Amino acid sequence: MAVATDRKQNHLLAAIPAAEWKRLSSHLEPVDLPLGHVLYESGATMTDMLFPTTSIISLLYVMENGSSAEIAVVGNEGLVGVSLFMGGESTPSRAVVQSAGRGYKIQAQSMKDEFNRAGPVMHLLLRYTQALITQMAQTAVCNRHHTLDQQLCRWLLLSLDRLQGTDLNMTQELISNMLGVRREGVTEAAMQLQAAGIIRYSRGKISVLDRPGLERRTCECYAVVKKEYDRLLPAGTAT
Amino acid sequence: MAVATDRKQNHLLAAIPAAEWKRLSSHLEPVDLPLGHVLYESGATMTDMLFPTTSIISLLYVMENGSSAEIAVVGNEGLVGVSLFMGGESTPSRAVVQSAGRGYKIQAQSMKDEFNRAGPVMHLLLRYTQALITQMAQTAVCNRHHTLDQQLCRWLLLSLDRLQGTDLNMTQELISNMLGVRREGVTEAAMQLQAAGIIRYSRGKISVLDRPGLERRTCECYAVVKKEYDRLLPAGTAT
DNA sequence: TGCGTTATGTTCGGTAGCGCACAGACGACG
DNA sequence: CGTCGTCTGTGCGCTACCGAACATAACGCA
Repeated sequence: MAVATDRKQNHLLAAIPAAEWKRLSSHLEPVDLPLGHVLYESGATMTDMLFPTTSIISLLYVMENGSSAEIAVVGNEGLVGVSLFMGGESTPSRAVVQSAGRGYKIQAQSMKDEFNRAGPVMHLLLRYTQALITQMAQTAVCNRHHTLDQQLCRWLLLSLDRLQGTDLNMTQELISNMLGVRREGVTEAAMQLQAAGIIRYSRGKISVLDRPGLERRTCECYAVVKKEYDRLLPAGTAT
Repeated sequence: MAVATDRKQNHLLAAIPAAEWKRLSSHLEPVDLPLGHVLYESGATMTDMLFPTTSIISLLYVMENGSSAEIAVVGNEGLVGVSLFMGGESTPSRAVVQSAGRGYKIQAQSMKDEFNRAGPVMHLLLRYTQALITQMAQTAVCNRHHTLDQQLCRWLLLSLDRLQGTDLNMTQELISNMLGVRREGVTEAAMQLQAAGIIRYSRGKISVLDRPGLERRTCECYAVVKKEYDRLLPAGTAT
């Protein structure tokens, strides 16, 4: 029972109707996701999908010269591995645990079977995928036009939305890798936010003190993505 | 007969098996797409999908302040309107004709009906969508890390791949809007390419003289996207 | 043939972010 | 309690790109 409610911490799992849930639930397996763990390497064939509950996963592209850029972020609102049911079995990006926590994985085949029934689960997954597409598109726009400060705010908000509470566990170095910028740039931007009383941080611990303040400082990209997730996906059943 | 082969200029249409084609083909309607025509406005409900044949369509996001950035480009290899079958009915981006030409449109409902049969057409469309996702993701990366010169090369190559021949019809102003940069920046980059003997251009007409030269100058992003399209989609039946 | 429009080229100062080198500073752990 | 590694702060010169204002050049149409 405790396990069952726990699974529902992932909003997609929570939205699966009873009949389908009966088929799927036995295939779900809890996993522990330590910070930095690589779930999935660029171009590799996926063997299973992951539904994060208390963790956050970054999808990022690593360039030939080693620098990287985040493409999208996935938390308890979504799943990692859309290319499995989209038909490609792989994608040219890497999935890394950005915030340690837990989740549920399921064998690729079990999920594909359910998907191919073309029922409510399929439509749910496709709608999630469209939300993910919006996030990627907006990331492209944001990378083109907005300042590091704005992007940091957006990124903090996206992370915050995917966790409970107001604290984040991540160093500036890690953030800089995700945003694809210099670590020093993150330091400067973070200092400004701290000076403004919006966040407090120290050695990898960030506390958000004034969330509305973040929202005021970020670019329109955050709101566009948020709105699209809210529109496309079942109301975020907290817990 | 002439009409039938014409439709097959779009690779997705060409890849639809006979049985499904029989159902769909009568719903296809040829359309003329003049430069700059807005097929679809951000947030609007889609009424039909488009399969370009000799045109190129840009998906772009227009910011509150009026500047814009291209998210992806669609030509005879794809279709405009994936959100229809993904379930969202709309997306927060605009679709604009970037290179005049023709295409085939189909009523939203006809295509959705076919999609919901969960047969080969569905899988084809989903694979295309995954390729499109890769293009968007790579656009984000490219915007973050690569120079204007490299991006211009990438963009020319993507456009070239979606048309026959080696000539493009587009002003530097238009290109700058797509890339989300200053027009003057495009001028400078284009001058360099011309000086290097790679392109020749004048008042909105660009001739690519040395395609391998472009490929040498562009960033890895072009190859990543190209490879993924080739992998996911039926071999590009020329004609 | 001339005129207006549209496309392209040039210049200039300003700035965001980079790469690098190094300096403090906090905390974990022996 | 000291030491070491990790995390954060600072200063420097440099480059790519921006924004704006303006100069030239091609074409299209009267």
